[in-house]
Amino acid sequence: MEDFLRAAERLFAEKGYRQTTMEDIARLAEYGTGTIYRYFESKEALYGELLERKLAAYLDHLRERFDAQASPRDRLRTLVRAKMDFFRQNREFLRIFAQEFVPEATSMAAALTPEARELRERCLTMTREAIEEGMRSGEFRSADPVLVVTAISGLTNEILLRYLRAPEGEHIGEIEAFMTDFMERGLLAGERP
Amino acid sequence: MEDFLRAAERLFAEKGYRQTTMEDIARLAEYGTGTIYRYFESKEALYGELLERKLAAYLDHLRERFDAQASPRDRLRTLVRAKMDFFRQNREFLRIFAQEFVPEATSMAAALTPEARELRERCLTMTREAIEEGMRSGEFRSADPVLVVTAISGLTNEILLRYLRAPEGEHIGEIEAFMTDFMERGLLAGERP
Amino acid sequence: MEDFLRAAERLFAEKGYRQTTMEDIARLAEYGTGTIYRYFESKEALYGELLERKLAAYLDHLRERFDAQASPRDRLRTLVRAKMDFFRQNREFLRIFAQEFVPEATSMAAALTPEARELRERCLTMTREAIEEGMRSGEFRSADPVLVVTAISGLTNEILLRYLRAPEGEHIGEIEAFMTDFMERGLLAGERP
Amino acid sequence: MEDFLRAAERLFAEKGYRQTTMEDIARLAEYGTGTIYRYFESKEALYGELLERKLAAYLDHLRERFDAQASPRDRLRTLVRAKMDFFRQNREFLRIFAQEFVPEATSMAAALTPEARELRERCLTMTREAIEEGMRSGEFRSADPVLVVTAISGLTNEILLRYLRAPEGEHIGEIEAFMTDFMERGLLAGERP
DNA sequence: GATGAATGAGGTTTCATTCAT
DNA sequence: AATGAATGAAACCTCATTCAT
Repeated sequence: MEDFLRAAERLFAEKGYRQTTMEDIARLAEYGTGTIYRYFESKEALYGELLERKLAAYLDHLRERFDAQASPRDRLRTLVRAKMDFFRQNREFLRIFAQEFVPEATSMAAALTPEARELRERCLTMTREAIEEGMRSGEFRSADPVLVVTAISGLTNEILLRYLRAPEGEHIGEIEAFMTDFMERGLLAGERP
Repeated sequence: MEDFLRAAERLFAEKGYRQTTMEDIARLAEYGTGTIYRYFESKEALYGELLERKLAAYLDHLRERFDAQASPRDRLRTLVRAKMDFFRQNREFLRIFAQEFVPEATSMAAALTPEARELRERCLTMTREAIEEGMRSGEFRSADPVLVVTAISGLTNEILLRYLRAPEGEHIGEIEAFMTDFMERGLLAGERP
Repeated sequence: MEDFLRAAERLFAEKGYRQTTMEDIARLAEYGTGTIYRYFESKEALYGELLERKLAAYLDHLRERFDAQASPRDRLRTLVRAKMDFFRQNREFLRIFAQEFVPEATSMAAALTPEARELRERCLTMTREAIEEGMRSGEFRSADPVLVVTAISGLTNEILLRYLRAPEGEHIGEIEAFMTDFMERGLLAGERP
Repeated sequence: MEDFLRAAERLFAEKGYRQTTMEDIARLAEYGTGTIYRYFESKEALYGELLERKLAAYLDHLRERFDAQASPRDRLRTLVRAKMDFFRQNREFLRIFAQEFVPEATSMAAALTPEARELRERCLTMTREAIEEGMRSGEFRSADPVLVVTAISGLTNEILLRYLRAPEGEHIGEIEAFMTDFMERGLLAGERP
């Protein structure tokens, strides 16, 4: 079962949901085609299960590193670093994630399960709350928090998509520093240069 | 032929490349299925042609508004406003565009033609050159220009995806102001707050 | 389309619904497999359409010969004769019909459409009304009309199934005479022998 | 082994032969799937064995109650009552039986074993001999005995199918009385009303 | 040029049967 | 003896593409 999820993750990320066949997945997992159906009701269910598991793992990953006591700015830094770490270990998933993470979007791949929606929402909420608190405390300047979250999501997703392809470990520190810096300049209260 | 491209744009954006059938396109264009093949070799060729035309139109749109004499900061503002304008008039295309605009990405829909790749590159180059010049002139702080372009692309794409769904004209000014401000704070040289 | 219905009728009757494949039907109809789906949404829809058409034809056939003015006894005779005629010209359908004609039964083949149910009901109603009227007029002895209809249906179906296999035209007169006589003796009022 | 036959009987009757999977049967019998194959060569063999056993039980049931000394009319009455009793205790089997009992029919489920054919034949023969003797003795009027047997089979099968669904014990006496009466009126010699 | 019926390769899914444990 | 995971042939269905009209 794990075998199928692993194979599916790799192939969905590489070729997309529709272009990946159940036979592809079975072959990569080194099983017969029919075997998948002992564990998953359908291709869509397999996709759903994959998304749920990954999103749950991502949410756990974020929560583990999250420090509710920290200042909003530090929380945001932590979230960026955690996102980066997670996707360095889950490079394949990033592509799927980026597609499914536009909250209002009907994915073009397959319908998200309610559980997956819920998880996606919670991931976004962590960032949004940090931002809202920062705005209340005056540390961040005022803006529509949803707009800010959207900007940050898009920015980080795209950079990760672009740079996580690079050979392991290259510039990673710089990239993270750039993202954090860019975001903070955009967010922190104070005079514009 | 225009009819087919228009129909294809709408359907690809709505349902995705794979879920859209040639019959769907023909029906929406009010032609017979076979007729498409008088103008396009294959579904993939139709998709490629669509992308090329739209990217060319987008590039034209950017160029028309672009003022090579303006300051880098103004050029960037102009590019953001132009992007926003273009996609307000081409809402459907935005979804396709966002998917195909990650430069290194193998598209999950169909292979991009070399011409489309070229056009995509040129769009990005306009922004990159403005940024590079701004850095040289000291107006912008120093950073990897590709990283900056990627951040800006992701940020604007995601916000547009999220907000262009909104009923025509709503908040558009504010959204554009937010994007410009956020980007400029991130880019302009000077002390961080 | 007619071709497919004809082929399906023959094969469903011969081998049953489940054992008949869409490829079988296409091959017998001398078309490619996919062609069927231009005319019928699914195998089940094809089966439903077949049943509806045939039941409608059967009902028409009965109605054409039916004489509402005739005595109940004559009406019954007519119905038996009409049934026999119809199934002599629709031998293949008889097998399907016999399976689907037990009114309360969930068919084991595929779900009947509401339209088909309606038609089946109307066929049975014609007989039931003749019987009820005969009972009211005293021509027939009293009994539960539904029980009587069921008995007559089973009796005639089974005989037709058994004898319509015989080479065309053999004994047909005798068989019909037997059925009519057997039923009338069972129904007509008066002393039992 | 009995467990499997019991489970199979129930499921074949409920859902039909093809819709019932070996896994269904094993699960209901509370064994592993593979275990069935210790006792039965194949699904078809299981079906055959089930039919043979049930038909043998039915034949035994008929024979036990059968009195060769009785008058043809009483023998027929006994056979009808016996049939009714048997299927009240074997409701599930009735559906299978009704399908397989048209003697000339190629079953649509699976091929009958020669043994099963033989048993089916013997059940029919008991009725046929009673009828033939009644005709010889003049108690019954003359007709093709096979036709008569077919009529009686169809009539009783259909009524049982229709009425044995009813809650246990309801109207059973009346239904039996109706069948017996209807048949006797059809068969007994003497003036028609 | 235009059509749309026809096609068949290829996808998803089912399930009788096998076999290592 | 018993198991149940694994299998793959075969079923249903989709749809890009062709071609006779």
